Amino acid sequence: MIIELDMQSELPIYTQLTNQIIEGIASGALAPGEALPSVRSLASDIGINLHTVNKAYQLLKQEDYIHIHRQKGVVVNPNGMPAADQEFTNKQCSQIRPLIAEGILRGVTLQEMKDMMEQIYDEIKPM
Amino acid sequence: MIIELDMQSELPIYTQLTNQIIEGIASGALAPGEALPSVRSLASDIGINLHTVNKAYQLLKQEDYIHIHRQKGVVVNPNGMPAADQEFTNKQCSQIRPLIAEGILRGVTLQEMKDMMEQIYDEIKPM
Amino acid sequence: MIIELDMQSELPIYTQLTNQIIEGIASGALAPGEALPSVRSLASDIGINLHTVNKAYQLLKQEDYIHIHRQKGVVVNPNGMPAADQEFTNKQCSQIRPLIAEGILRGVTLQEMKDMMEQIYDEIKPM
Amino acid sequence: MIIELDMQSELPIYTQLTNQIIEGIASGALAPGEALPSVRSLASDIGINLHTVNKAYQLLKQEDYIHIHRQKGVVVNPNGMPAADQEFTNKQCSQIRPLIAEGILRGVTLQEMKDMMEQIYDEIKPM
DNA sequence: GTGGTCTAGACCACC
DNA sequence: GTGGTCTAGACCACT
Repeated sequence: MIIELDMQSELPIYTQLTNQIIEGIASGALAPGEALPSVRSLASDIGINLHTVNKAYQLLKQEDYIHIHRQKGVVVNPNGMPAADQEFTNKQCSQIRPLIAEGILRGVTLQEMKDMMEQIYDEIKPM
Repeated sequence: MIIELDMQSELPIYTQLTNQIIEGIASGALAPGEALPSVRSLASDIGINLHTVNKAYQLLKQEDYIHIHRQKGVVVNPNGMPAADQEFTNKQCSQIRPLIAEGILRGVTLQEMKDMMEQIYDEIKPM
Repeated sequence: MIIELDMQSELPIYTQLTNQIIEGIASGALAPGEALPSVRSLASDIGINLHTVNKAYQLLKQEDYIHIHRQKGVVVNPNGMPAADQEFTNKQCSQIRPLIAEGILRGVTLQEMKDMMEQIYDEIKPM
Repeated sequence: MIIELDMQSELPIYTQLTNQIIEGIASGALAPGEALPSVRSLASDIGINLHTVNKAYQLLKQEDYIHIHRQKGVVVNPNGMPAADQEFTNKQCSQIRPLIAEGILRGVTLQEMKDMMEQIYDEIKPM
């Protein structure tokens, strides 16, 4: 899997990294049980500090998307991903809401938004 | 219009304020040409720092959503809102993409996402 | 409140710090809404790195025992502490179980264990 | 006796192993004088490293819970378990203290804690 | 001045 | 070799 980071971005590097790994899992590029690179090797590969990689991994672990074994390293949760719960849905809503508001403000129609969403969805999802 | 800020949120206050004003305009609660409170009065009303309000206003001005006159004060852009351009659409995409990815990862279907979007859209838009 | 750290201990410093703050809240020495020292000042006071203090604070925040505001600093959760839920009870059980087992092995009676627990309880709780 | 290890746990494997053997002795499943599997066979049985089993055994030997003979193999101390001394009690206290503190913080009463302790005690002890 | 982020470099526990 | 912990020092965003 290819990781692309924008060092000029306003988003913290660890957030970008987290997002990319999430997308990797969502797309099927990373299968449950599959191993991820070690903190150190990934850090050196993409030229960032190991703590930054570690922070991304810790966040993914917190969400139960990956497992971190002290010695064996890091693997995608072999039991599959946790289903969306109420908390998750609420967080999604609160994050997407301002985007929709600004879209409305600039004259984007509901249909156009749905189309954009569908396009991104299809881009990510393997099938 | 009522401004609700969550001082515990991870979002900077100026961002929350910006979002709320955008939603106010999108919903029609704030009409083009309508006056907004002065930096000073708004800051004092909601109990935050002058600079914070000012930063929010500057961001809105940058997007051409509002006009700031030295004497006449602050008004919603009387000529209406700028239409969505390519740059705007790109930004929207890059912001919504990780949300969709995480939704896919947790088993949310495209239809469910669209429904959520439609619900939020209807909540904001006056009709 | 006085913080005592044992740099020779097998417990990570941030764990010791976390425990001490928890005990401070439990004992009433730190009341809900009360401010805690800033990351930097506490670090310098007890002579450790600010990242170590930060890690302790982040853990307490994760449990909703404290709130961290970007600028205002750190305060004990003003709404009081979260009640014990199933997850918490399970964790407690799994942590206390090996201690009880070793106590049994060395001939400590149930009554003696309860007495020890009561003594510690009274030591901490203000009442 | 059945050994159950959680490879995902934050606890080192040797600690889990140590705990399980201690609980085995405490419960009477392992009687004084009874033989334990050799380092080699236990390691192969549960699929872990030799060194890990060895470390667990060394710790148990240090506490005088087991004896390790070069030829005869490993046995539960035939003279019975050492009684709780001051050092042991102190260690127990310092380990249980943060658990009690967090319980208090989350509103667990002394009685509830004692009940939990009694329940675990009865679970382990044969009666 | 506050916390957030990132880097660099070190030692340790575990297996 | 793996992740866990700790330190030191830097810059930034926010108020």
